[in-house]
Amino acid sequence: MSVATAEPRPAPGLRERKKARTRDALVEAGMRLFVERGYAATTTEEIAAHADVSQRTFFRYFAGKEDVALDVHAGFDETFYEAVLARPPHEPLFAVLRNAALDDWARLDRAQLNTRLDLARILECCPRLRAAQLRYCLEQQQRLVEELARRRGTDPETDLRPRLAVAAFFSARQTAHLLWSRGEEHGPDELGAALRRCLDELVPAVTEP
Amino acid sequence: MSVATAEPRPAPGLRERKKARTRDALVEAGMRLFVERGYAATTTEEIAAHADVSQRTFFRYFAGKEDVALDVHAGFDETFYEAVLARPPHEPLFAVLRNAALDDWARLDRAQLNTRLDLARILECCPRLRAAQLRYCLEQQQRLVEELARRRGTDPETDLRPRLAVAAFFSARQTAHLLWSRGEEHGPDELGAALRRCLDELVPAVTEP
DNA sequence: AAGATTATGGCAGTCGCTGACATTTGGCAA
DNA sequence: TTGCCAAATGTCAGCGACTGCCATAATCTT
Repeated sequence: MSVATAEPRPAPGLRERKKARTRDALVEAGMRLFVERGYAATTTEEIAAHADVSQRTFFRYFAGKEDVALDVHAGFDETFYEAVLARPPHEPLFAVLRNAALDDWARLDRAQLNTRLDLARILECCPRLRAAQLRYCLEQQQRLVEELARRRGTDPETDLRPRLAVAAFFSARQTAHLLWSRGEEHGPDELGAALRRCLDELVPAVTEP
Repeated sequence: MSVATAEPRPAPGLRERKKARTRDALVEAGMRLFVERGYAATTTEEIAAHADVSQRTFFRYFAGKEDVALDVHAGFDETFYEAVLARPPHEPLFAVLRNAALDDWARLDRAQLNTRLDLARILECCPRLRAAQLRYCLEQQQRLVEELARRRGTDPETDLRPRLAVAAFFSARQTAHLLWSRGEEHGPDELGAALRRCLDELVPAVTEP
């Protein structure tokens, strides 16, 4: 209610800032080690050591080793979700997702692109981590389903279309990422092309005679 | 080439039969314990003990605790895959998957249905296991993609439609299973209805204006 | 500056999982 | 049957992920 409750933006206090720095340090150290020597070959103790904390503290910031990589993934999902919220209100179901994905892609800078590629490579060669990511995506889907249902004014438990559209969209987007990371070139244009191709071929793929 | 090479069906020898029995015992013990006391609360040593083998032997049959549950899942996927192979050769992409799923469902007996429900319940309350299952499904998809591409006479790396159709199908089927296991009634009719509903709503969900 | 909170470290312990080595068991031929 | 080979199993030691417990140190409050 009060005006001054203030989100933790301006001066969250020393403690909060320190926590944020520790968390960032852990993610950075983790990703660097994952890229350098592989996910499986990196221990949680090493990650903690590189961030100058104990292993015990590592597990106070992350529920598991997987969550370090998933944290990066979460950042990308956040910008996508915002892109969805920014789409015009009466756009058709699947178009919202398709266009939001392209909007989100258009804002990618080089650094984010490289991080995505790192993540894709780590995911590809570690089954356990890939499994964790798939589950994480399932959680993300729920948020989108609710938003899409809200736009249509329907109950997502009764009206299945938001759920089905989101699920189909995720699988197509995942296919696009797979093509891109497996391909020869890894520039932003190639990612955009893969996205368009997969999203636009999805409908014919399920409707063709 | 030879006629008598013989699949391991008639008399696989005592050794093979014993191995099969041990494997079955492990799966049975594992599933029973998972249902009774939960996946997380069941240790691999307990499973091994209930099957009268050492823990080390357990890990010679299964790469991980997850694989016990996934083994059951694999059985279901097998019958579905056979149903796909049995569909007429020139059926449209998505129709092959849809109809195969319904064919497969039509052959379900009560025991299999109960096992599916057990599995669904175990999966639902254990994030790690759910993650493993999602990854496993991803592997299964590859097999289907290749079969569908073979039918069309295309290369699955170039022609994306088989891959996209399979991915969309899996997400719809998964939604159906979710609805069914969360629903009130868990008879075969409810599962069939959920399947039909999800598969038939998928196309409108991605094409609606 | 004292006291209440909260973050951190250290330690012991459980569990999933693996490599190495010895032992047993089934398959097969002499 | 006997004896040999290969495969299956058990035992043991050990690593790494992860957690609970308690003491300590850093921040926040008044």
